[in-house]
Amino acid sequence: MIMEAAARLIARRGVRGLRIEELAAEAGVSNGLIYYHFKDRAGVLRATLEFINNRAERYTAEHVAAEHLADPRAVLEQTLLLEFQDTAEVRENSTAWGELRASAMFDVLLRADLAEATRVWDGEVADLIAAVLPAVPGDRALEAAQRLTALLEGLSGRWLSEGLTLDRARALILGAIDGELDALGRV
Amino acid sequence: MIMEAAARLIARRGVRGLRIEELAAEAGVSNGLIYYHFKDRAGVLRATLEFINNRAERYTAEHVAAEHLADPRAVLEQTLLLEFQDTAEVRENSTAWGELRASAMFDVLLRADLAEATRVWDGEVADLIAAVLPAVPGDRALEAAQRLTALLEGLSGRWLSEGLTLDRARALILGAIDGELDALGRV
DNA sequence: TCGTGCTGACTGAATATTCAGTCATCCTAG
DNA sequence: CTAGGATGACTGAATATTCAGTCAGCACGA
Repeated sequence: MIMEAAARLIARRGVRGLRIEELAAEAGVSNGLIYYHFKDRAGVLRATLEFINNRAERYTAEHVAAEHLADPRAVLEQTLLLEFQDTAEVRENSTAWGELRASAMFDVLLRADLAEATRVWDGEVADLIAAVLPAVPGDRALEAAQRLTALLEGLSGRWLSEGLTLDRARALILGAIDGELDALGRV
Repeated sequence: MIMEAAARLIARRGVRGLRIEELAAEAGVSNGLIYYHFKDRAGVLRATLEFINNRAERYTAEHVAAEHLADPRAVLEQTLLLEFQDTAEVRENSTAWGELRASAMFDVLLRADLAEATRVWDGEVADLIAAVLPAVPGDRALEAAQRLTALLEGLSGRWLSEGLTLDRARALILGAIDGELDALGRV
Protein backbone atom coordinates (compact mmCIF):
# COMPACT_ATOMS: atom_id res chain seq x y z
CA MET A 1 0.00 0.00 0.00
CA ILE A 2 1.20 3.47 -0.90
CA MET A 3 0.70 5.04 2.53
CA GLU A 4 2.65 2.32 4.28
CA ALA A 5 5.50 2.83 1.87
CA ALA A 6 5.33 6.59 2.42
CA ALA A 7 5.53 6.20 6.19
CA ARG A 8 8.46 3.84 5.78
CA LEU A 9 10.30 6.21 3.46
CA ILE A 10 9.67 9.29 5.58
CA ALA A 11 11.02 7.46 8.58
CA ARG A 12 14.07 6.49 6.54
CA ARG A 13 14.85 9.71 4.65
CA GLY A 14 12.70 12.41 6.16
CA VAL A 15 9.89 14.47 4.69
CA ARG A 16 12.24 16.49 2.59
CA GLY A 17 14.02 13.39 1.38
CA LEU A 18 10.83 11.81 0.10
CA ARG A 19 11.04 11.33 -3.69
CA ILE A 20 7.88 10.56 -5.57
CA GLU A 21 9.73 8.18 -7.86
CA GLU A 22 11.25 6.41 -4.89
CA LEU A 23 7.87 6.19 -3.23
CA ALA A 24 6.38 4.65 -6.35
CA ALA A 25 9.19 2.10 -6.48
CA GLU A 26 8.87 1.29 -2.77
CA ALA A 27 5.12 0.82 -3.13
CA GLY A 28 5.55 -1.19 -6.31
CA VAL A 29 3.29 1.06 -8.38
CA SER A 30 3.82 3.50 -11.20
CA ASN A 31 4.90 7.06 -10.85
CA GLY A 32 1.64 8.36 -12.21
CA LEU A 33 -0.54 6.48 -9.79
CA ILE A 34 0.78 8.59 -6.95
CA TYR A 35 -0.57 11.67 -8.70
CA TYR A 36 -3.76 9.92 -9.64
CA HIS A 37 -4.51 9.37 -5.96
CA PHE A 38 -2.97 12.39 -4.27
CA LYS A 39 -2.88 15.27 -6.73
CA ASP A 40 0.64 16.39 -5.78
CA ARG A 41 3.52 15.92 -3.40
CA ALA A 42 1.89 17.98 -0.68
CA GLY A 43 -1.18 15.77 -0.96
CA VAL A 44 0.97 12.72 -0.30
CA LEU A 45 2.33 14.35 2.84
CA ARG A 46 -1.08 15.32 4.11
CA ALA A 47 -2.47 11.86 3.50
CA THR A 48 0.52 10.28 5.19
CA LEU A 49 0.04 12.41 8.28
CA GLU A 50 -3.52 11.21 8.50
CA PHE A 51 -2.48 7.63 7.92
CA ILE A 52 0.11 7.79 10.66
CA ASN A 53 -2.42 9.25 13.04
CA ASN A 54 -4.94 6.52 12.39
CA ARG A 55 -2.34 3.84 12.72
CA ALA A 56 -1.13 5.24 16.01
CA GLU A 57 -4.67 5.37 17.32
CA ARG A 58 -5.37 1.82 16.27
CA TYR A 59 -2.10 0.74 17.78
CA THR A 60 -2.85 2.47 21.06
CA ALA A 61 -6.34 1.03 21.17
CA GLU A 62 -5.04 -2.49 20.62
CA HIS A 63 -2.28 -2.37 23.16
CA VAL A 64 -3.81 -0.38 25.95
CA ALA A 65 -7.56 -0.38 26.19
CA ALA A 66 -7.82 -4.17 26.12
CA GLU A 67 -5.84 -4.67 29.30
CA HIS A 68 -6.15 -2.52 32.37
CA LEU A 69 -9.66 -1.29 31.91
CA ALA A 70 -10.00 -1.30 35.65
CA ASP A 71 -6.92 0.82 36.41
CA PRO A 72 -7.07 4.29 34.80
CA ARG A 73 -3.61 5.27 35.93
CA ALA A 74 -2.09 2.21 34.30
CA VAL A 75 -3.94 3.12 31.10
CA LEU A 76 -2.46 6.62 31.17
CA GLU A 77 1.04 5.30 31.77
CA GLN A 78 0.75 2.60 29.14
CA THR A 79 -0.58 5.05 26.57
CA LEU A 80 2.34 7.40 26.94
CA LEU A 81 4.95 4.67 27.27
CA LEU A 82 3.74 3.11 24.06
CA GLU A 83 5.62 5.77 22.12
CA PHE A 84 8.89 4.52 23.55
CA GLN A 85 8.97 1.05 22.14
CA ASP A 86 11.78 -0.09 19.89
CA THR A 87 9.63 -1.71 17.23
CA ALA A 88 9.67 -0.79 13.58
CA GLU A 89 6.11 0.51 13.65
CA VAL A 90 6.54 2.77 16.66
CA ARG A 91 9.92 4.05 15.55
CA GLU A 92 8.51 4.74 12.11
CA ASN A 93 5.51 6.54 13.53
CA SER A 94 7.54 8.65 15.92
CA THR A 95 10.11 9.56 13.31
CA ALA A 96 7.49 10.51 10.77
CA TRP A 97 5.61 12.51 13.38
CA GLY A 98 8.75 14.39 14.33
CA GLU A 99 9.46 15.09 10.69
CA LEU A 100 5.98 16.37 10.07
CA ARG A 101 6.18 18.56 13.15
CA ALA A 102 9.46 20.00 11.93
CA SER A 103 8.11 20.49 8.42
CA ALA A 104 5.00 22.20 9.70
CA MET A 105 7.16 25.05 10.93
CA PHE A 106 7.63 26.00 7.28
CA ASP A 107 4.61 24.57 5.55
CA VAL A 108 1.37 26.35 6.24
CA LEU A 109 -0.68 23.59 4.65
CA LEU A 110 0.54 20.99 7.11
CA ARG A 111 -0.03 23.21 10.11
CA ALA A 112 -3.79 23.00 10.28
CA ASP A 113 -3.83 19.21 10.09
CA LEU A 114 -1.05 18.87 12.58
CA ALA A 115 -2.60 21.31 15.01
CA GLU A 116 -5.87 19.43 14.87
CA ALA A 117 -4.18 16.08 15.41
CA THR A 118 -2.32 17.54 18.36
CA ARG A 119 -5.51 18.98 19.82
CA VAL A 120 -7.22 15.59 19.65
CA TRP A 121 -4.23 13.83 21.20
CA ASP A 122 -4.03 16.36 24.03
CA GLY A 123 -7.74 15.93 24.64
CA GLU A 124 -7.44 12.18 24.85
CA VAL A 125 -4.66 12.40 27.39
CA ALA A 126 -6.65 14.96 29.35
CA ASP A 127 -9.53 12.49 29.45
CA LEU A 128 -7.24 9.78 30.76
CA ILE A 129 -6.08 12.15 33.49
CA ALA A 130 -9.66 12.97 34.33
CA ALA A 131 -10.33 9.26 34.65
CA VAL A 132 -7.60 8.99 37.26
CA LEU A 133 -8.62 12.12 39.15
CA PRO A 134 -12.28 12.86 38.43
CA ALA A 135 -12.33 15.82 40.79
CA VAL A 136 -9.79 17.83 38.79
CA PRO A 137 -11.25 20.64 36.66
CA GLY A 138 -10.99 20.17 32.90
CA ASP A 139 -8.62 23.04 32.21
CA ARG A 140 -6.13 21.80 34.78
CA ALA A 141 -6.25 18.33 33.28
CA LEU A 142 -5.70 19.77 29.83
CA GLU A 143 -2.75 21.78 31.05
CA ALA A 144 -1.12 18.67 32.49
CA ALA A 145 -1.95 16.75 29.33
CA GLN A 146 -0.33 19.36 27.10
CA ARG A 147 2.79 19.25 29.21
CA LEU A 148 2.93 15.48 29.07
CA THR A 149 2.43 15.23 25.33
CA ALA A 150 4.86 18.06 24.60
CA LEU A 151 7.39 16.41 26.88
CA LEU A 152 6.78 13.15 25.08
CA GLU A 153 7.53 14.81 21.76
CA GLY A 154 10.69 16.33 23.16
CA LEU A 155 11.89 13.05 24.63
CA SER A 156 10.98 11.26 21.45
CA GLY A 157 13.14 13.65 19.45
CA ARG A 158 16.06 12.96 21.72
CA TRP A 159 15.57 9.25 21.63
CA LEU A 160 15.46 9.18 17.84
CA SER A 161 18.54 11.35 17.52
CA GLU A 162 20.30 9.04 19.96
CA GLY A 163 20.48 11.66 22.67
CA LEU A 164 18.68 9.49 25.18
CA THR A 165 18.27 5.78 25.79
CA LEU A 166 14.85 4.24 25.61
CA ASP A 167 14.96 3.32 29.30
CA ARG A 168 15.90 6.81 30.30
CA ALA A 169 13.11 8.29 28.23
CA ARG A 170 10.63 5.92 29.80
CA ALA A 171 11.82 6.73 33.29
CA LEU A 172 11.57 10.45 32.60
CA ILE A 173 8.04 10.30 31.27
CA LEU A 174 6.93 8.10 34.18
CA GLY A 175 8.43 10.64 36.57
CA ALA A 176 6.53 13.40 34.83
CA ILE A 177 3.25 11.51 35.10
CA ASP A 178 3.93 11.03 38.81
CA GLY A 179 4.64 14.69 39.22
CA GLU A 180 1.60 15.93 37.33
CA LEU A 181 -0.79 13.56 39.10
CA ASP A 182 0.70 14.40 42.47
CA ALA A 183 0.34 18.11 41.85
CA LEU A 184 -3.23 17.73 40.61
CA GLY A 185 -4.17 15.40 43.44
CA ARG A 186 -3.04 17.89 46.04
CA VAL A 187 -5.33 20.71 44.90
CA MET B 1 25.18 40.91 5.74
CA ILE B 2 24.91 37.43 4.30
CA MET B 3 24.86 35.55 7.60
CA GLU B 4 22.04 37.64 8.97
CA ALA B 5 20.04 37.07 5.83
CA ALA B 6 20.74 33.34 6.08
CA ALA B 7 19.54 33.23 9.68
CA ARG B 8 16.40 35.10 8.67
CA LEU B 9 15.74 32.75 5.79
CA ILE B 10 16.36 29.60 7.81
CA ALA B 11 13.82 30.82 10.32
CA ARG B 12 11.36 31.37 7.49
CA ARG B 13 11.96 28.28 5.38
CA GLY B 14 14.13 25.99 7.44
CA VAL B 15 17.58 24.61 6.89
CA ARG B 16 16.18 22.28 4.33
CA GLY B 17 14.30 25.03 2.53
CA LEU B 18 17.23 27.39 2.20
CA ARG B 19 17.79 28.27 -1.49
CA ILE B 20 21.05 29.84 -2.50
CA GLU B 21 19.37 32.09 -5.03
CA GLU B 22 16.86 33.22 -2.44
CA LEU B 23 19.63 33.88 0.05
CA ALA B 24 21.44 36.03 -2.48
CA ALA B 25 18.30 38.04 -3.11
CA GLU B 26 17.59 38.44 0.61
CA ALA B 27 21.14 39.60 1.26
CA GLY B 28 21.06 41.89 -1.77
CA VAL B 29 24.08 40.29 -3.39
CA SER B 30 24.66 38.14 -6.40
CA ASN B 31 24.27 34.41 -6.62
CA GLY B 32 27.91 33.92 -7.36
CA LEU B 33 29.12 35.87 -4.34
CA ILE B 34 27.69 33.23 -2.04
CA TYR B 35 29.87 30.64 -3.69
CA TYR B 36 32.80 32.99 -3.73
CA HIS B 37 32.63 33.26 0.06
CA PHE B 38 31.38 29.86 1.14
CA LYS B 39 32.38 27.33 -1.48
CA ASP B 40 29.07 25.47 -1.42
CA ARG B 41 25.69 25.12 0.26
CA ALA B 42 27.07 23.05 3.12
CA GLY B 43 29.59 25.79 3.79
CA VAL B 44 26.80 28.34 4.07
CA LEU B 45 24.99 26.11 6.54
CA ARG B 46 28.05 25.53 8.67
CA ALA B 47 28.86 29.23 8.84
CA THR B 48 25.27 30.13 9.62
CA LEU B 49 24.91 27.65 12.45
CA GLU B 50 28.07 28.98 14.00
CA PHE B 51 26.79 32.52 13.60
CA ILE B 52 23.49 31.65 15.25
CA ASN B 53 25.24 29.89 18.10
CA ASN B 54 27.45 32.82 18.91
CA ARG B 55 24.54 35.15 18.79
CA ALA B 56 22.47 32.93 21.12
CA GLU B 57 25.24 32.73 23.68
CA ARG B 58 25.66 36.45 23.68
CA TYR B 59 21.93 36.91 23.98
CA THR B 60 21.55 34.60 26.98
CA ALA B 61 24.48 36.16 28.75
CA GLU B 62 23.06 39.64 28.24
CA HIS B 63 19.52 38.93 29.30
CA VAL B 64 19.83 36.61 32.25
CA ALA B 65 23.05 36.67 34.19
CA ALA B 66 23.19 40.44 34.49
CA GLU B 67 19.93 40.78 36.38
CA HIS B 68 18.71 38.52 39.16
CA LEU B 69 22.05 37.30 40.42
CA ALA B 70 20.54 37.22 43.85
CA ASP B 71 17.48 35.09 43.06
CA PRO B 72 18.38 31.66 41.68
CA ARG B 73 14.81 30.68 40.99
CA ALA B 74 14.26 33.78 38.87
CA VAL B 75 17.43 32.94 36.95
CA LEU B 76 16.11 29.45 36.24
CA GLU B 77 12.76 30.77 35.10
CA GLN B 78 14.26 33.51 32.99
CA THR B 79 16.68 31.15 31.32
CA LEU B 80 13.96 28.78 30.21
CA LEU B 81 11.49 31.52 29.32
CA LEU B 82 14.07 33.17 27.12
CA GLU B 83 13.33 30.58 24.46
CA PHE B 84 9.76 31.79 24.23
CA GLN B 85 10.26 35.31 23.08
CA ASP B 86 8.83 36.51 19.80
CA THR B 87 11.90 38.31 18.60
CA ALA B 88 13.64 37.54 15.35
CA GLU B 89 16.76 36.38 17.13
CA VAL B 90 15.06 33.89 19.43
CA ARG B 91 12.76 32.59 16.74
CA GLU B 92 15.67 32.08 14.40
CA ASN B 93 17.63 30.32 17.07
CA SER B 94 14.81 28.02 18.12
CA THR B 95 13.97 27.21 14.55
CA ALA B 96 17.54 26.34 13.73
CA TRP B 97 17.75 24.17 16.81
CA GLY B 98 14.59 22.34 15.90
CA GLU B 99 15.87 21.84 12.39
CA LEU B 100 19.10 20.45 13.72
CA ARG B 101 17.30 18.05 16.01
CA ALA B 102 15.10 16.87 13.17
CA SER B 103 18.02 16.54 10.79
CA ALA B 104 19.99 14.52 13.31
CA MET B 105 17.44 11.73 12.99
CA PHE B 106 18.77 11.11 9.48
CA ASP B 107 22.29 12.41 9.70
CA VAL B 108 24.67 10.46 11.89
CA LEU B 109 27.35 13.14 11.63
CA LEU B 110 25.17 15.72 13.33
CA ARG B 111 24.27 13.46 16.23
CA ALA B 112 27.49 13.66 18.19
CA ASP B 113 27.58 17.47 18.21
CA LEU B 114 23.93 17.71 19.05
CA ALA B 115 24.14 15.17 21.85
CA GLU B 116 27.07 17.06 23.35
CA ALA B 117 25.29 20.41 23.11
CA THR B 118 22.24 18.84 24.75
CA ARG B 119 24.35 17.35 27.53
CA VAL B 120 25.89 20.75 28.28
CA TRP B 121 22.50 22.46 28.24
CA ASP B 122 20.98 19.85 30.57
CA GLY B 123 23.93 20.27 32.90
CA GLU B 124 23.53 24.02 33.02
CA VAL B 125 19.87 23.74 33.90
CA ALA B 126 20.68 21.11 36.51
CA ASP B 127 23.14 23.57 38.05
CA LEU B 128 20.48 26.25 38.15
CA ILE B 129 18.16 23.82 39.91
CA ALA B 130 20.88 22.95 42.37
CA ALA B 131 21.30 26.65 43.06
CA VAL B 132 17.64 26.87 44.03
CA LEU B 133 17.62 23.69 46.10
CA PRO B 134 21.17 22.93 47.22
CA ALA B 135 20.06 19.91 49.25
CA VAL B 136 18.85 17.97 46.22
CA PRO B 137 21.17 15.19 44.99
CA GLY B 138 22.76 15.75 41.59
CA ASP B 139 21.05 12.91 39.77
CA ARG B 140 17.62 14.12 40.84
CA ALA B 141 18.43 17.62 39.67
CA LEU B 142 19.65 16.27 36.34
CA GLU B 143 16.49 14.25 35.93
CA ALA B 144 14.36 17.33 36.47
CA ALA B 145 16.60 19.33 34.16
CA GLN B 146 16.28 16.79 31.36
CA ARG B 147 12.52 16.85 31.70
CA LEU B 148 12.46 20.63 31.60
CA THR B 149 14.71 20.97 28.58
CA ALA B 150 12.95 18.18 26.69
CA LEU B 151 9.62 19.80 27.52
CA LEU B 152 11.01 23.09 26.32
CA GLU B 153 11.97 21.52 22.99
CA GLY B 154 8.54 19.99 22.65
CA LEU B 155 6.75 23.24 23.46
CA SER B 156 9.06 25.13 21.17
CA GLY B 157 8.14 22.83 18.32
CA ARG B 158 4.48 23.46 18.94
CA TRP B 159 4.93 27.16 19.20
CA LEU B 160 6.86 27.34 15.94
CA SER B 161 4.31 25.21 14.12
CA GLU B 162 1.56 27.44 15.48
CA GLY B 163 0.13 24.71 17.67
CA LEU B 164 0.46 26.82 20.79
CA THR B 165 0.51 30.50 21.59
CA LEU B 166 3.56 32.03 23.15
CA ASP B 167 1.67 32.84 26.33
CA ARG B 168 0.40 29.31 26.65
CA ALA B 169 3.88 27.90 26.14
CA ARG B 170 5.26 30.23 28.78
CA ALA B 171 2.54 29.30 31.24
CA LEU B 172 3.14 25.60 30.66
CA ILE B 173 6.88 25.78 31.20
CA LEU B 174 6.42 27.89 34.34
CA GLY B 175 3.97 25.31 35.63
CA ALA B 176 6.50 22.58 34.96
CA ILE B 177 9.23 24.46 36.82
CA ASP B 178 6.84 24.83 39.75
CA GLY B 179 6.03 21.16 39.66
CA GLU B 180 9.60 19.97 39.46
CA LEU B 181 10.83 22.28 42.23
CA ASP B 182 7.88 21.35 44.43
CA ALA B 183 8.53 17.66 43.97
CA LEU B 184 12.25 18.05 44.64
CA GLY B 185 11.66 20.30 47.62
CA ARG B 186 9.43 17.78 49.28
CA VAL B 187 11.98 14.94 49.31
C1' DT C 1 47.98 46.18 -15.70
C1' DC C 2 47.13 43.10 -12.35
C1' DG C 3 44.35 41.13 -8.67
C1' DT C 4 40.35 41.05 -6.06
C1' DG C 5 35.58 41.39 -5.19
C1' DC C 6 31.83 40.83 -7.42
C1' DT C 7 27.96 39.95 -11.08
C1' DG C 8 24.15 37.35 -13.18
C1' DA C 9 23.19 34.60 -17.11
C1' DC C 10 23.70 29.90 -17.84
C1' DT C 11 24.01 24.66 -17.36
C1' DG C 12 22.89 20.03 -16.10
C1' DA C 13 21.09 16.85 -13.17
C1' DA C 14 17.53 15.78 -10.15
C1' DT C 15 12.62 15.93 -9.49
C1' DA C 16 7.89 17.00 -9.90
C1' DT C 17 3.99 16.82 -12.84
C1' DT C 18 1.23 15.74 -16.89
C1' DC C 19 -1.05 13.01 -20.25
C1' DA C 20 -2.39 9.76 -23.75
C1' DG C 21 -3.53 5.42 -23.61
C1' DT C 22 -4.11 0.21 -21.56
C1' DC C 23 -6.68 -3.06 -19.03
C1' DA C 24 -9.85 -5.35 -16.04
C1' DT C 25 -14.46 -5.08 -14.34
C1' DC C 26 -19.05 -4.16 -14.12
C1' DC C 27 -23.41 -2.71 -16.06
C1' DT C 28 -27.09 -2.93 -19.42
C1' DA C 29 -29.68 -3.41 -23.76
C1' DG C 30 -30.78 -6.82 -27.08
C1' DC D 1 -25.91 -14.98 -22.24
C1' DT D 2 -23.48 -11.54 -24.45
C1' DA D 3 -21.78 -7.58 -27.23
C1' DG D 4 -20.58 -3.27 -26.30
C1' DG D 5 -20.15 0.66 -23.62
C1' DA D 6 -18.95 3.06 -19.48
C1' DT D 7 -15.73 3.35 -15.41
C1' DG D 8 -11.81 3.90 -12.90
C1' DA D 9 -7.34 2.08 -11.47
C1' DC D 10 -3.16 2.11 -13.42
C1' DT D 11 1.11 2.79 -16.61
C1' DG D 12 5.31 5.02 -18.30
C1' DA D 13 7.21 8.10 -21.38
C1' DA D 14 7.24 13.08 -22.21
C1' DT D 15 7.53 17.54 -20.35
C1' DA D 16 8.12 21.23 -16.91
C1' DT D 17 10.36 22.96 -13.00
C1' DT D 18 13.75 23.59 -9.54
C1' DC D 19 18.33 24.37 -7.85
C1' DA D 20 23.15 23.86 -6.78
C1' DG D 21 26.98 25.10 -8.88
C1' DT D 22 29.91 27.37 -12.94
C1' DC D 23 31.92 30.78 -15.78
C1' DA D 24 33.06 34.68 -18.59
C1' DG D 25 33.70 39.03 -17.69
C1' DC D 26 33.06 43.88 -15.38
C1' DA D 27 34.79 47.51 -12.12
C1' DC D 28 38.10 49.56 -9.67
C1' DG D 29 41.90 50.34 -6.36
C1' DA D 30 46.90 49.53 -5.97
